[in-house]
Amino acid sequence: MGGLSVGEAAAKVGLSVHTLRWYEQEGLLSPVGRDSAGRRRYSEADLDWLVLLTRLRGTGMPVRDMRRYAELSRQGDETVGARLELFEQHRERVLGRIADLYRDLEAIEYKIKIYREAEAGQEREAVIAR
Amino acid sequence: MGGLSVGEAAAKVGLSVHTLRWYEQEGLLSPVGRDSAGRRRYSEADLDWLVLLTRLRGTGMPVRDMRRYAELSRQGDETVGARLELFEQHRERVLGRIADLYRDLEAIEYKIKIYREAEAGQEREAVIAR
DNA sequence: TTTCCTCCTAGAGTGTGCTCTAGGTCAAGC
DNA sequence: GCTTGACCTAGAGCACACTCTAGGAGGAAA
Repeated sequence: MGGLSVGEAAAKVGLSVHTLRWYEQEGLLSPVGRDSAGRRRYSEADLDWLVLLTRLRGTGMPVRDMRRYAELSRQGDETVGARLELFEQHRERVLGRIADLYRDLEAIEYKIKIYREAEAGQEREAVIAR
Repeated sequence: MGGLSVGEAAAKVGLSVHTLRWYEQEGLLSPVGRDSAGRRRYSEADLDWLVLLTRLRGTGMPVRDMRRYAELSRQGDETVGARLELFEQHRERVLGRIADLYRDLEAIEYKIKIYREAEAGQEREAVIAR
């Protein structure tokens, strides 16, 4: 009946089957339900949670912090404050990362400018030498 | 005489002494000049190059690509086109990364909103229960 | 019923980018 | 002249996040 197999879930959330099992083992997601043969069945809630995990990983949250977040979530409503704090801190880190990327991007764009000018110069010389 | 020691250079560019020697060993920078006792002396040009490398690493360029860039640079002017291409590709990757970060940040901000509302709800209940 | 596919667990292996250790040299200050 | 501290090389070790392997079980299609 209900739920996706590990292979289907992996395809749906864009993680490997190995990674899905590893995330579970690492406590990043609560133990997934099993069918009569002991095979994992991923519910909609499991999938939603996995998608959130991929967003957190995508923004560079360490596995350690994701585990902490998962533990807090399992503990229920009284950890909402801690979870809020965790996300707000992470938000700041992500914004900082974006700012750093824009800053370092400037050095790259400067180089692109220099190399474009150098290329144009070489072409001019080639024309003159012709 | 001229040039900074490895310790001074490390302090200046914000990398460890170990990393500086490792970068050189990996071909990310041309062999640094030595004093009479065989100790490295970093020139201004070495430092500029190291700063550029930190920008590239900061934007997530793999060491492999930095090595390729260093090799191209050592080969002289005829590789300007290849270097331009390398930087333009890297620029696209960085812009893509920034876009991904903004996209995934939305999930985080949505969660922050939810948790703020949940916290406000708990406070209201506490007031009523008082 | 045989074959095939997907699944299971436990644990080993991998790629990346450093980071550290061991064992030693050298120059400078006391 | 002796100690101290920064430096040297070669190579081992480490943190992180997977990724893969071995060995086996179960179900379903031919």
